[in-house]
Amino acid sequence: MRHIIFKPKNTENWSVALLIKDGAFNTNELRMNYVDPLVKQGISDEEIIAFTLKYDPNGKVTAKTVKEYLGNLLPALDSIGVKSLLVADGTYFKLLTGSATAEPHMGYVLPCKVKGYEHMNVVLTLNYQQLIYNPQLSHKLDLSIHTLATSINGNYQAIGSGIIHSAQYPETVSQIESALAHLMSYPRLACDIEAFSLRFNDAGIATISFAWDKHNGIAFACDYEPFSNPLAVPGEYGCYSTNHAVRKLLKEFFTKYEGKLIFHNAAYDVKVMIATLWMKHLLDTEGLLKGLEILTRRFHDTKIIAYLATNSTAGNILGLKSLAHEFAGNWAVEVNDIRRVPLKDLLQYNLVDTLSTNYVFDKYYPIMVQDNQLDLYNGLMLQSQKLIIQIELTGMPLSHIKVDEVKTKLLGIQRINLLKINDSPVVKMLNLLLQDTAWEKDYETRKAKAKNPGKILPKNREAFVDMAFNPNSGPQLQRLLYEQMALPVLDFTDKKQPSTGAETIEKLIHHTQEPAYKEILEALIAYGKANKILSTFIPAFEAALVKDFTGIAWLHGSFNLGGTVSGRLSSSDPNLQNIPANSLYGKLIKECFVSPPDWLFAGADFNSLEDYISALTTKDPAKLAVYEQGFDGHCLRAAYYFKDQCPDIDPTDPASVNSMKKKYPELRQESKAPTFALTYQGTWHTLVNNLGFPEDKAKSIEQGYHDLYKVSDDYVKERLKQAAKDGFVEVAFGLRVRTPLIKQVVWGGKGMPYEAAAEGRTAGNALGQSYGLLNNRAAVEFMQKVWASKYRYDIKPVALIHDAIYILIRNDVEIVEWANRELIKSMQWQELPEIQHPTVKLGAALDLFHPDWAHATTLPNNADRETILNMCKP
DNA sequence: AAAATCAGCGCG
DNA sequence: AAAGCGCGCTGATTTT
Repeated sequence: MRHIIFKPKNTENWSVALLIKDGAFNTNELRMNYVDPLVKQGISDEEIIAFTLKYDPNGKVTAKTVKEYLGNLLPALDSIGVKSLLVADGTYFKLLTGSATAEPHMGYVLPCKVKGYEHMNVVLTLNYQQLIYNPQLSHKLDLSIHTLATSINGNYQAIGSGIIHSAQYPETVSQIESALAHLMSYPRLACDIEAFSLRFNDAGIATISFAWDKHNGIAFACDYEPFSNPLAVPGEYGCYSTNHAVRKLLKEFFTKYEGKLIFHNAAYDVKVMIATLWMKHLLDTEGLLKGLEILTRRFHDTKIIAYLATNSTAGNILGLKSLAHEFAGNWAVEVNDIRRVPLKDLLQYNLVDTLSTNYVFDKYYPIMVQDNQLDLYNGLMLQSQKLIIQIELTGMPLSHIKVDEVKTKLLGIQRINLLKINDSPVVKMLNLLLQDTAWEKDYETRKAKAKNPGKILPKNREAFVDMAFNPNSGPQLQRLLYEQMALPVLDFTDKKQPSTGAETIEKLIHHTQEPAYKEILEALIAYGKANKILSTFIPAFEAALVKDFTGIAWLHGSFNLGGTVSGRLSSSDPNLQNIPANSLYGKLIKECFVSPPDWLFAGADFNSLEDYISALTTKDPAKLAVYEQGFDGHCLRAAYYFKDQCPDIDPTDPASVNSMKKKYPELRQESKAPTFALTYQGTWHTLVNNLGFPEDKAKSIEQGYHDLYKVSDDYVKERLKQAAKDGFVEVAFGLRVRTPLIKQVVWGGKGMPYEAAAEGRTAGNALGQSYGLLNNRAAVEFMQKVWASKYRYDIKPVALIHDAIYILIRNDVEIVEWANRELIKSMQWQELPEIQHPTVKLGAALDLFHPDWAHATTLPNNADRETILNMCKP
């Protein structure tokens, strides 16, 4: 236990104690980050003392350690008169205050809950060391200092109190009608709904709120009907009851309202409102587009605004509650089921949400403008959000029958391999040991919990005979591989545990001569692959919606704008961007996605988008040469990596280089894996560790790679050097990626910390990946053409997967011809200045999936109807 | 019983 | 000394 005092004095009395990790115990830093700011707010530095907090050897801290340490610390603090604790650690804060969470209590003063010390106040603060990694957190530090200072000075107000200046909660239909009429006059309204489910098909509009600024608004119920009898359902206060009258008013309101609507993540609220107010049934494209047009005519999205204003390699937190925390405080714990919330409370939560939305708008919009992100926001981002709403409402077409078949097949594979595993003597042996362990552990834990450990007896050993090896368990696999089978430990996890993943097991197959062991290892891999599909994908597919009698199930996921550093979309619930494609069961899974009756499921991938982008943006002759002079990329790299082994090849002559395909096929093949590693800033270490190359070979390949691609290396280096100066890089479409860490180092300097290098890799990665925005742009442009055409109900977007666009086209050759021409044209767009080139052109081709995603017919660009018909003949 | 963490793995 | 990245999801295990 160490301490620091900040101003010598005669008495041994301090009223404020700062508690912080040992590693951060630096007088100057503490003074700068905590003491001086407190002094500025009227707290005397004579009153402040700092103490270290104890951690476990692994750098973390368990509840046990905290309790032990507090047992010593609190009496010491009490003896010197401490009344207020400023705690820079979440775990200690939780134990001191008895709260389950730390973060949401930032900005609040909590009483100490430890017995005998209830007279102390506890305020959570940040460890200043975090600011190096994410300077945007500094507002939290400010908030905590302000909280402590006001609590001592007697003018503390909990954050969030007093934010509602005026609120109306109209109840009857006519009250709601006149409230909505009144709203017409506001040029801007934040809007938010509370719903019964996260799924749009059974969400409904429970309540809705509108707010014209961050202090004033209204909220009222729609489909939430409060129980008149409080005992109707225990624990619930209301139910879902379709309110036709209010829905009608809402629909009219949205249709007539001419101001701007502000949502926080429009993809959810607008999606639910369209499904609830406009769509007659789940396949009603006409209703969908009508609602979409109306609700996205003029709208803002504060999630996108906050993303553009803060996007950084340090990660993005874009939840409304986090973004508005310092304004609204910890106002409503996550509500899982709104039926469990009384209407009065629910309406107030809903209102605070819209007030917060306005707060976030006011706070981040100017930053977004200041940082030159406005054009990107008004253009590509808002338009993408609109498109995403149609995509999410449409879903991807699945065959339930096929899903069942695949499931049965994989269950069979899983079972066979599990039998092989369980039949082996070594696993049978392990089972006995696992049973012993479980038996012992049970005995130990019961003894540990008991008041009278001496009286506890071990259970009957028989009680554990059912305990059997689980191939999904990492620790059990460790025992099997490294204890029972005594195989060498080749790889370690991040936490330095022996790895048990498929890649490691694959290597282990070559480290044993025992055929029986090889067989078990192969069975483990096979089991794992089947299990992955059965646990991750099949359940999601089975939950898909059946909307009519065509036998098609529709798989609806979310596509999230702002989900990535690079501007790419992410996808969730379920993730539609990681559906198996080219792996072992890719084909099988893709057979589940089918063309619905009268429709064609289709999709277009950009031709190796990242390669083209890298060549175009860096203008690296070696990369451009592949497209300009017809070099085979793999041959070219092989010629550089292995120049000693192919002295007859002239690396400047395309014909000579390409002859390697026949002359040195093994060199060409061998070049692929290291290229993959090196492309993303891997080093010779990576080649040694991942590919098992000897050091000298790894080094010479690394050298060859960097000789070949010197220009693009320099380009990336230059961009990162600039990032170190500016604190950000501008990637595709001007998207800003902030790089707080590398701003603080001399880029490429000797003492550059590991973390800064990692951030450099992240930023470099984002640079390339950000051109995935071309995919969004193409899809937006294409769908705008569709919406304006006579085919608006005949072409539907269903998914965006990084560099591919998936759609449904009504099965009509005229429409297919049009879609092929227009979609590809949009994907060929190349107007960004940094990617323009006279001859090297981006491209794509449309695949028709018939009968399913695993069976593609690729249409030539601009194919005419006859060609299309001929290609589609059975 | 619920939350948090870790390992592992699907995609690009 | 450390050395591809970034997404999201599941199951096992640990912690509270």
